[in-house]
Amino acid sequence: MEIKKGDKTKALTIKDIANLAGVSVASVSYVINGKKGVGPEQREKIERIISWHHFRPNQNSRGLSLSKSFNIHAVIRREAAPACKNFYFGVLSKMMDLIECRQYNIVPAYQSDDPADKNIMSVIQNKNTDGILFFQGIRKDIVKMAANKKIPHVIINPGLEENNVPSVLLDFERMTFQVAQFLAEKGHTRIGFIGMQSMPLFFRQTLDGFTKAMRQYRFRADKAWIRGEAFNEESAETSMRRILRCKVLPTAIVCTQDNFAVSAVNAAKTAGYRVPRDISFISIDDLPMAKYLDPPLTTIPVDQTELAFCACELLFDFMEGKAVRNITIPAKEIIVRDSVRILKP
Amino acid sequence: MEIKKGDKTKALTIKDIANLAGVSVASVSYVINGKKGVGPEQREKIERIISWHHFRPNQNSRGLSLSKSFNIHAVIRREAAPACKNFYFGVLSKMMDLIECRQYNIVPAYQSDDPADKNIMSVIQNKNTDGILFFQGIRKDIVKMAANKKIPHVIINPGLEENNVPSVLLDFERMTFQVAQFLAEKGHTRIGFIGMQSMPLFFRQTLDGFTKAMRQYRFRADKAWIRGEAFNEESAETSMRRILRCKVLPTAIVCTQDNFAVSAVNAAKTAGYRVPRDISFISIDDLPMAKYLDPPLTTIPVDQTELAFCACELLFDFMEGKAVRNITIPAKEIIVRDSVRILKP
DNA sequence: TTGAAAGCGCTAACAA
DNA sequence: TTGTTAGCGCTTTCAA
Repeated sequence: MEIKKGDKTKALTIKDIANLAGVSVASVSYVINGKKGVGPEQREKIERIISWHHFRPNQNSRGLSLSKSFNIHAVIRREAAPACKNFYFGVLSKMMDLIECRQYNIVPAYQSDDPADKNIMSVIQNKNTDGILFFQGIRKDIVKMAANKKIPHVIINPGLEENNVPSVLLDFERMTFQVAQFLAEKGHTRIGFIGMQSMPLFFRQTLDGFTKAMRQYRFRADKAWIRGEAFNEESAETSMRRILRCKVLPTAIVCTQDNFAVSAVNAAKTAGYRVPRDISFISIDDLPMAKYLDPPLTTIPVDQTELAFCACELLFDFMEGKAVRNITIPAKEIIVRDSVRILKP
Repeated sequence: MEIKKGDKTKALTIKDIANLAGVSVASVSYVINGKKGVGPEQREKIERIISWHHFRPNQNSRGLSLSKSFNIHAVIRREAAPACKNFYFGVLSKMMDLIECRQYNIVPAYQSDDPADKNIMSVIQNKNTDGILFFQGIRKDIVKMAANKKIPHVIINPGLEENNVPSVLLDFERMTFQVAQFLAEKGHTRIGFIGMQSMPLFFRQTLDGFTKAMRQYRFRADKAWIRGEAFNEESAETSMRRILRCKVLPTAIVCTQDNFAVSAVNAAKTAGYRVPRDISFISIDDLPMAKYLDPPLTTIPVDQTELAFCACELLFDFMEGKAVRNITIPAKEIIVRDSVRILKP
């Protein structure tokens, strides 16, 4: 047979490689898939030619044979708050490398709460994905469908009812507890809370952590100090304004995200309060900026890299048929900066 | 023929649909691909069955026949500054919808400056992509390879030598010019600049805009006021500190990104200067937070949605064989807040 | 307008 | 250990 001369725009095929190496396509296929059945010299020769040409087998063809898509979908709730999406994309960024090096495509996609949004459903139904990373809050029926169709999947911060699904959990309850505890230890007794009801699970976790701390110290938070309407900078500002309308003000506020703290601090300052002298703030995230705000924000960091790593590991284990399990990522230490006034050393 | 009963985990095939509709696979295929050659009643029946089952043809198989991958890659420079990556992911987020609704997967991927990173090259070489969105600063050889292999591609903020590649340009030169002009109009004559050399094109564009404004007003900026070492919050702080070491200080600073402004403002305050009383700041981006910083940041907004839309439109036009062209997105109006002191009304 | 069948590039079962 | 080939699900040509 003749060796095909370079039509520059046509990709090589396994057949071309076989011709170049003077072997059959089967041998090349075996080498590609790391199977035995090829002699060492042949194997080496084939490997050399493959890497020389940067040859990669056609994924459509390979996928067709293997019933694989080589896609891993990262599904994000469309209605998630901008701040959350930002966080998710940070995690996605870390996932990209972990997934790429396994020769998968990572495909980020939005899924709406609206049942009319069938996009991901049809991806699942038609087996156009090999694994799914669900970010928090995806509709249960979608997750169930993935289970029914035997598509490996993991949930990042699942709801409580989703305990039988492999998942990785950031311990937001614990983080919020620690943060509230920190305020208490610094002598604050009147503490407010700005959270995000529109992410119900996240809201419950953070509020639970907060409430637990309040109970432990026997503090009674005024109901009006506990706000849930925040979902971006603007609404967090509104929350803070509402708190400031109370007759008795809290001396410190727990924000469930740095973003909220930024505009809450702003609202307090605008109303003439000094931060942290009159009102202290503490939050969760540790954005790169947090250190440079005025005042520098005391906050508990969340490690996106770790989250991405755990989620991918879980997914790969699932895909390889290993036992599914859950991971809870423990809360980190608070990074103490200057947004909390120390009332008692 | 019998209608196949539901093996729940196996996806439907075009054959199943054909059986259900009592027609041949060809007819189904014609309907899927919007071709003529099928009678109206048949067509309607087939369409009904397809939508009823949420049927989507197997992409591997389809791709194999059509020589398509259904992937559109979004290539991001791995070495890009964190602030830039954030911006890119914001744009990616907008692209997701535009691309998904065309039944493509969007596949974000990093490409390193290091020639050893062959990942995207091999994707291109092996035609495992139908189109590429290159974000600023991707190695020229990669872009050229896409051209050689006839893979449609667009560059977001290309280098000057890449003028023959379809591209969408944010007019950073103009934005920086406007921002510097604004300072001049408010009576500032000693103006500094904090930019990012590590993104060479972006740096040149912004610095050119700045320089042009300086020339127009015949201002002479001290060389030490012009910094290029910023690439994140930390290094921007360093830049500002260095500026503050000058004997004569500028009264205003142009930052090429809001992030830089945040930590530059912080550096100034920490050194005992009041903002904007002693030193003013202006920047580019308009992050959601910008409004809530202390002081609220005067900045010129960049529209991610528009950028995503233009880039995708260009790419789709290219993919459909339409004439390639470039788009320059004009600079928006400055959003005036409180970080610039008005020295002259 | 419809159906049959070749071919896309690969895997893997089977034959040699 | 190697080569041959059926088959994966679809598109599309060709024949009916």
